[in-house]
Amino acid sequence: MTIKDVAKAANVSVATVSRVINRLGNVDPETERRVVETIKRLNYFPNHSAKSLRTSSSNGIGIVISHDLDYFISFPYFVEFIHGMSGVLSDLDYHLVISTEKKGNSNSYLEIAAKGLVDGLILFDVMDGDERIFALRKFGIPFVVIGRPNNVGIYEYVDTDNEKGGFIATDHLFEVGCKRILFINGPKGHAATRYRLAGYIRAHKERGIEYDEDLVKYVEKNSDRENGYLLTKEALKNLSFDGIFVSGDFMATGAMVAIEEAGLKVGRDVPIVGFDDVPLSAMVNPSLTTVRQPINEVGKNAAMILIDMLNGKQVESKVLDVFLVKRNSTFRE
Amino acid sequence: MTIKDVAKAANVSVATVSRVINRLGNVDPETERRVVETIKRLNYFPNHSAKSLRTSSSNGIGIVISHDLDYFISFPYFVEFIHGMSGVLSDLDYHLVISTEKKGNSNSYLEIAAKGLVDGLILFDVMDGDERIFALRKFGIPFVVIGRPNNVGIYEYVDTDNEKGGFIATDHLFEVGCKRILFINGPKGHAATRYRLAGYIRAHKERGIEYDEDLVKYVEKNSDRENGYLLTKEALKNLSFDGIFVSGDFMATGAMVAIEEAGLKVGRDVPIVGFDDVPLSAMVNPSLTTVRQPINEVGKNAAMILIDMLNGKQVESKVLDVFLVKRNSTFRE
DNA sequence: CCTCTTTATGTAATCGATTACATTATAATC
DNA sequence: GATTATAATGTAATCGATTACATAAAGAGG
Repeated sequence: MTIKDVAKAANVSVATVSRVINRLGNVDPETERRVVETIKRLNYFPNHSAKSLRTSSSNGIGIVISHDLDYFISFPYFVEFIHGMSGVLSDLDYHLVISTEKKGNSNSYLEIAAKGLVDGLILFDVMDGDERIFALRKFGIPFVVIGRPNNVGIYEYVDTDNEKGGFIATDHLFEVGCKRILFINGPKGHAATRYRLAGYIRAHKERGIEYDEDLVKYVEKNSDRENGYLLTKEALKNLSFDGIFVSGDFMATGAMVAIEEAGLKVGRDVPIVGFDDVPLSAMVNPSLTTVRQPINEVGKNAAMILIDMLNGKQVESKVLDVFLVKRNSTFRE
Repeated sequence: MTIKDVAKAANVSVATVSRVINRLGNVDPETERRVVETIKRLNYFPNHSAKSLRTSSSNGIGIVISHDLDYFISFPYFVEFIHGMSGVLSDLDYHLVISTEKKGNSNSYLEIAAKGLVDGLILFDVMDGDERIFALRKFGIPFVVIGRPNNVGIYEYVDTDNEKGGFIATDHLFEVGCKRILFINGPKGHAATRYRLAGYIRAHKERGIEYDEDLVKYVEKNSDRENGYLLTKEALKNLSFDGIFVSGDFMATGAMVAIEEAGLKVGRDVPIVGFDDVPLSAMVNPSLTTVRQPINEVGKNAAMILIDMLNGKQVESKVLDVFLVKRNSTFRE
C-alpha cells in the first residue's frame, strides 16, 4: 500500500495525493474529498522512511538510557518525565526513541542522531565535565540538557531551581527550631548537588547563622535508601545536629530509619526534609516533608524547546520553580 | 556524509562499502581495511531511513502509552519493564519507539506499525475484549502482549503466574492464622484480576475452607492508595475479616492506613499481603509482605519473543514464576 | 595456454515519499 | 476576444541505502 496505489485508486497523480496529505492547498475540493476517502478506505499510512529520507527529518527525538540498572531504576521520576514529554510530542506529531547505551560503547547518543533516526536529543544524566556536550555541538546535533552541568552557555537546558529548593528546605528547618542542620547531599559532580548546597548556605547567611561545612555530607554514588541510612548512622556517631536536609527522598527514608534506631523521633526530635516528592514520600510514616519539582513540566518544556530548535526558532533555557510540601516529618508535635 | 562520499574517499564503489558495512564477504582484506578506516575517519553512519526504506525493516519496536496520567503513573513497574526490554534491544541493534495515544484517536499503535516506523509492537495494557488484537492480526503486524487477556491463542504473550501469586498470598495468610480473608482485587476486565482470584479460590479449596464471595471486592479503575483506603474503610463497616490480600502495593498501603485508623494493628491484628513489590513496599511501616513478579524478565522475554517473530522463528508464549516476599505486615508479633 | 570457477568489484534499478517545474484549464482584465 | 494571472494537476528527479546483475581479475585443471 503506497502513495501510488492511492493515486491510482483515486484517479489522480501521486503529487495530488501528497498535496492532500500535507495540506499544501491548490487542490480542488471535490478531488480532495475523493483522495481523503480513498486513503481512509485503503487504510493507507505514508511510509515513514520514505518521507524521512526525502525530507531529511525523522520527527523523532531521542533519549539514551544507561544500562546500569541501579542508576536507572533509582532515577526517581523517569515515568513522570517521559509522560511530560509525551504529551507535547504527540500533539506535534513527534515520537520518542529510546536507545540503550551499549556496553563499552558510549556514543549511542551520537549514533542515533548521526544516522538520522532522531532529529534531536534530550540528555538527562549529564554530569559536570561530560564530554558528550562538546561532541554534540561539534556535530551540530540539536539537544537539550535536563539540569545545569558546568559549561552553561554552550547548550540549552531545562532545570528546576535547586538553589531555591536547598534554601526553602533549610529555611523551613530553621523555622521549626533547628539550630544545626545536617545536610546529606547528592554525589559530587552533579549540578543539582552544587545548587542545593548554595541554597543551604544562603539560608544560613540570611539568618546570620554560621555555616559549618562539617555538617555537609555527600553520597558516593546512588542516592538510595541504603546510603541515606549509612550516612546518617555515621553522622550520629561524631556530629551534633538537630535536623536533617536530605537531597533525595529515597535517602531520606533511610535517614528516618537511622534516626529511629537511635531512639529519636523523626519530627519531634529530628525534623527531616527530603527532595523530589516521589510517591513514596506521602506514604511513609511519618510522611515526609520534601521539595517538589515539577518534573512533568520539565519534560514538557524540554520537548517544546527542542522542537522549537528543530524548527529554527529562537529558544531560551528555563529554570522551573520548586516548592515545599509540608508533611509530618517536620511537625514538632 | 553519505555512502557515496565514503566510496569516493576509499576509492571503491558504493557496493563495496555496503558489503563491508553489512559483512557480506567477498571483499579483499586490504580493501576492507581501507573502507573501515575511511568510515571511522569520516565519522560516517549509514542513514537509517534509506536503509529502512530499501530493506523494509526499521529495527524499531514500538510501545504506545496512554496519555491518561493517572493510569500511566500508577503503572507500577514501567521503568523496570523498559529496562528489561532495553538490554535485549540494544544487544540486537534494535531501538524502542514510544508513541503516545492521541486524544480521541485510539489507533496510534496501528499507525506506527503501518507506516513502517516499527516492525512490531509490545502491548502492555490490554484488557479483556480489547479489539486492538484483532486489528493487529488483520493487518499482519507482529506483536506480543504483556499479560493474558481473553482470546489467548490468537496472540503471543508474556505473563507472570498470577494464579500462583493469588494462591501463595492467600495461603500465606491462612498460614499465619487468618480465617476470613478480605480480597481487594484489581479492576474487573483485567486478566490478572481473574487469575489472582482463581489462586485465591484454590487456596481456600486446598485447605477445605469455604470460599465466601462477599469477601472479594474490586477496585473501579485505578489501583492506587486512595482506592485501597476507601475499599478497606467500606469493608470494615459491613464485613468481618481478619486478614487482607490486596492486589497491588499502592492499594495495600491505603488499606494499611484504613486498618490503623480503625485502631487495629497491621500484622498483629490484621495481616496484609500486597502484590507487585514496588520500591515503596520495603519502606513503609510495617514493611509489606507482597508477591514479587520478575518484571525485568517480562520485558526481556517480550523483546526476545518479538524479535524472534520478526526473524521468522517459531516462538512460544511464556508464563514467568512469582514468589512471596515476607515482611512485617504478616508478622504476628 | 585455453577453459572454467571463484573472487572482487562496479553499474544501475529500486524502495516510497516530496517537490521543482511544466502544463493545462479557468478566471480576470481591459 | 486577446492577454495575463491564477488554480489544478501531472511528470520526473531526488533523498541514501541495498542488491541483482554484469564484468574483470585471479586461480585451477587439464
